[in-house]
Amino acid sequence: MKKLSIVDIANHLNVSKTTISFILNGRAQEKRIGKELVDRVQKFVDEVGYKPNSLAKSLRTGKSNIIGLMVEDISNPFFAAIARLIEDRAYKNGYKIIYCSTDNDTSKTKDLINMFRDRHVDGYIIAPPEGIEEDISSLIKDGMPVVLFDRHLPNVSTDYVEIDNLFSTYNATMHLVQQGYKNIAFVTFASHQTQMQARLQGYKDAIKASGLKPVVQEIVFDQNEELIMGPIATFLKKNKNLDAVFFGTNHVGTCGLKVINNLGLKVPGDLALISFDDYDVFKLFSPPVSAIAQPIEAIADSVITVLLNKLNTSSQHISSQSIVLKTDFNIRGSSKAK
Amino acid sequence: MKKLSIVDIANHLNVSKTTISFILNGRAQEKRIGKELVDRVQKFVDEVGYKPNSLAKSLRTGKSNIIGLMVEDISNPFFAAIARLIEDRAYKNGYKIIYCSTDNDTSKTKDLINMFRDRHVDGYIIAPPEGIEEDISSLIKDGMPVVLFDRHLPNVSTDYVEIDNLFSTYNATMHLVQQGYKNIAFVTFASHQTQMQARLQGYKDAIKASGLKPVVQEIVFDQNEELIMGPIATFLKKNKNLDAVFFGTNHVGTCGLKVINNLGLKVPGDLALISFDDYDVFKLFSPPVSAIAQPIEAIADSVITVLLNKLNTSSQHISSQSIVLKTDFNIRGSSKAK
DNA sequence: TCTTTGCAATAAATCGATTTAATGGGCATT
DNA sequence: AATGCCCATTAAATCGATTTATTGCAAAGA
Repeated sequence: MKKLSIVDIANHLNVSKTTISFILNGRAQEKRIGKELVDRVQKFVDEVGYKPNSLAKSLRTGKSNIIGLMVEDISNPFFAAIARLIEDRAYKNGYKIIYCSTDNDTSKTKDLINMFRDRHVDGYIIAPPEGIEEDISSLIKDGMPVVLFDRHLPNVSTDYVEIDNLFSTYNATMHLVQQGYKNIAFVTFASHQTQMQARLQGYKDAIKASGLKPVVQEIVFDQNEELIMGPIATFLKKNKNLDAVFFGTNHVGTCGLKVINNLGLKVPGDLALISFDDYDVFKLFSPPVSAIAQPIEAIADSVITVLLNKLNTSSQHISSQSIVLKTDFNIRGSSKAK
Repeated sequence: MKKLSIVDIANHLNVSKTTISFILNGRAQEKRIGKELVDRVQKFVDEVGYKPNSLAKSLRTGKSNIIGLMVEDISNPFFAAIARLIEDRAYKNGYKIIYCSTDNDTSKTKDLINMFRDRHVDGYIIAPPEGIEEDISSLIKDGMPVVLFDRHLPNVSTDYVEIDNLFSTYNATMHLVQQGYKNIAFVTFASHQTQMQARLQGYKDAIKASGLKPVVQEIVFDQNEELIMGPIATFLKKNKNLDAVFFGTNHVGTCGLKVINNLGLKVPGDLALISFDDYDVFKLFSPPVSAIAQPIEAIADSVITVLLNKLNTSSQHISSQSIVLKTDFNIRGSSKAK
């Protein structure tokens, strides 16, 4: 039993396919199609379970009802959670999601954008890597709805959703200072991305305001965890005077914990810890690690709301909007008793 | 600058679009198209960066080069990792992935299957929930390539990839027994899925073979972690005599660790632990938790290999194949010193 | 010279929808 | 009676590709 097409339906009911199309697209009233005929068509369509071929539909209308979602790494719990929520919201609004991981790799991301374009996605949700400004601009210039999240591109005016990175690290660093820590290091990925720069700046501002000396260690990102843990271990071994470490992302934080475990350091006895992003690992570490929790639901909600807005209002008049959300600082573990 | 179509190319070169199509699909030689013309077309196509409209192509050919991937929950690290690897492998073979989470919800899964059908995906990779037998059978009956993974459906003959669940839990349970534990509980999700049943059976077999008494606690799955932790807490409080607990999945395991942390139990002093699935949380818990690690790369590789095979050989003659992979048992933490 | 064969390229059909423009019949107006 | 208008429906064009069937021409064979 092969799939029915609109022609089959039309033939079977001795009606033109135009009429069928109008009825199925809710334009029966507008086109003044007889109520009795509408019912007859509707009944038969339901009966045989006819569904229009979405490819043909997309080809004709130019709309695919698909949203392209590009995250840094779908296996990172932060992005996985976001993706999951966006997926849910999108489905509820009749959109499907195609997603993929950029690995922060510019050329891979370019390919993926082309792939999405190719597939005629209706809108884009992107956590952009560096060096992708032109491609994003080109998308926007061509009228594609684009929403960035987690970070933005300073020279591209788009809608974006992110969190208050600078205040988050500033605040958390200050917390350490107030607890009496004097040698606080910031370990992060080497990156020019806005969110990473803001986090670093928040740390630096707090340290400066407290009259302390900043100690920053930048790690080069790599798929291979060993290559992340190595430099962290070297850094920790070289700086024995540290009494606190602030990790800039959940990934650095997780690797950092592994290093600390390997080295047999005590937390927070030898070292107090804070990580950006919250994560089961931080809750379950002994003692639990304080963390800056991103409002995942709010991020997902904002992203999808902004995008759906752009999709529904074809008006180009609305200038781009940026949403900055607050984070939660989850303080854990025994307080310092120095 | 709107997008070019094949007609634009044809007009610009004063050649028929048929010829363009043949050349672009590598059928120039077969169709004996002049080498000089081929070069001219190729050059122009490269120059303007023309890419055929994939929707139109799919509509005509019936192939979409998209694979539908349905996991239980994309935010579960196990599935996220698998998805990630499958995505990579698929891209390398010219296929894109659409994925989504079933939540083990039968009716949601039915909808998703319909959505995939609707979108004309070329093949399906599914971690099937219970009660979906008919829909899967119907897919197969219609000649769609389907590969199941993580579990299979006993009454449906499909290709599937899974691990040796029964042996894995048997083996790990035996390890506990050999270390002298006498009261070993198995905490798992209430589920009739093959992998969960096999894991349970492996535990039971080992307990029986050792002359011990099985203690099984089944938890009803829920999105809300509190509703998982509650029953685990109740269970642990009621069974103070336990000296070891075996968690049936990473999710139960993680929730279990949270409960244990909340209750202030010492591991492995008060309680020895093993969990199915490996995960950063287990490595970083103090002391680290032993875990059964699934061979994620091998699973992803097998799944995609089997599916690509089915996609490329249209022959229906090959009966379905099932692949069962071995797991690793990562023993961690101090040995029992009872 | 007339037919056959081979070659190189193309016209037209097709996939399955949406959308624009057209149709024919009934009724009211002048 | 001729014209215009409304109504309900439909024929045909369109989206952008692939694929089948066809064409015109030159060379070869009868």
